[in-house]
Amino acid sequence: MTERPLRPPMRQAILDAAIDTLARNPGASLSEISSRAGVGRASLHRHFPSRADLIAAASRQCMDEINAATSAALADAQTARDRLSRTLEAVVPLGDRYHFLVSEAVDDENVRKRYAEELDWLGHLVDALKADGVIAADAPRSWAVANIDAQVWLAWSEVAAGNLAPAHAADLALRTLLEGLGP
Amino acid sequence: MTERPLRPPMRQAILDAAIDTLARNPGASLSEISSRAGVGRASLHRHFPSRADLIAAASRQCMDEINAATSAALADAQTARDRLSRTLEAVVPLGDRYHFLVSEAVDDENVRKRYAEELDWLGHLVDALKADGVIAADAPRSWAVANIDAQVWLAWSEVAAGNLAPAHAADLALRTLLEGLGP
DNA sequence: CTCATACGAGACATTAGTGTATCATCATCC
DNA sequence: GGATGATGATACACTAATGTCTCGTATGAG
Repeated sequence: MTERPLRPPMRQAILDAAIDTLARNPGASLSEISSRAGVGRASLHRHFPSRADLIAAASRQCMDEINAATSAALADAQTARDRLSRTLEAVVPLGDRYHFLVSEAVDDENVRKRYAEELDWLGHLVDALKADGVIAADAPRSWAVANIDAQVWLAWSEVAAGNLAPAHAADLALRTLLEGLGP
Repeated sequence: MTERPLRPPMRQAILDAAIDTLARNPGASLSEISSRAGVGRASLHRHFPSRADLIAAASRQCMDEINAATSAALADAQTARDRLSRTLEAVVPLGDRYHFLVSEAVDDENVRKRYAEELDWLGHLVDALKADGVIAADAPRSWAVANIDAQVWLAWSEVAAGNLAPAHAADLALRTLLEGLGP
């Protein structure tokens, strides 16, 4: 029995509702978000004074979750192929978080910087995959990176739609990438 | 020399501006659209009384363009693989049109019906590709269809971003699909 | 040339979303 | 039990977008 507060932390509930709602509909109103979170709109404004504040905080939340999941998954990955595989397994279940970052144009400088680092990391992974002969040397880097992004979102969508099991989806995404971009 | 009117038909200019603007930013205002079309906002309302009317008309326009391009491209396609290849070549340059249909939630019943038919056609193409052994028999149908959709949008994005030439992009998309979903 | 039509510009009312402030209520802490 | 603090509900002002209307102007047809 951990000593968690009896009332669920409201801030977290609002952030979760915001990510969930805005990932589906970037134009959703604050009323929609607050009611989905089960709180009044005034309380939302107490924790996040403006809409921009809420979106920035939600972006940081998404970034933190994704970083935590990937760094844990990458702990014992040896080859570049392993890193790709582990990354997909870790990120596909967070596909809504990931999509939120892509769809919301964040004006928070810090978030933008961390997102750019993430993309850069993916680019290096692609380079390593090429060096290992896992994907074709003549595949344009931007094409490979864009495909990884797309397969993550695709796999998550299929899971969310109930068409595939999470593990199966990540597997299909990995296979599609390895074969589709392969030499 | 066809007997085209000297002034470009305004209705068409508005539709083009709407598709172009809304594909990039679904929340764009009617002012943005009308000024991009080079017309007054009042004129926009003369042709399309409400925002919903404009979006419905733009959706029909996109559907018509895509249908025209694909039916022409499919005229002499023999195998299922040919049909996929021709479809990609025809639709990738219309990627913004395609994306508009996906991103705007159209409430026009007619448009929704035609879009469903389009998806259904893709499903049958996937079945034919499986029967021909071009793609794996155990690839989930929804996965294959979603991948075709995604590769079209991906290829167009890369072209629009200036990263790839149109022909190259369509080729990469075809290759990624055939190998990625292959047996 | 004259008329009809369509246009751009601008004024206007209406609506939806946002952000602030107030107040009563309820749980928690002392 | 009483004080403190967070919450929900509500009211309010402000803004942006939407849709309607009018008017002066230009363009093309007759």
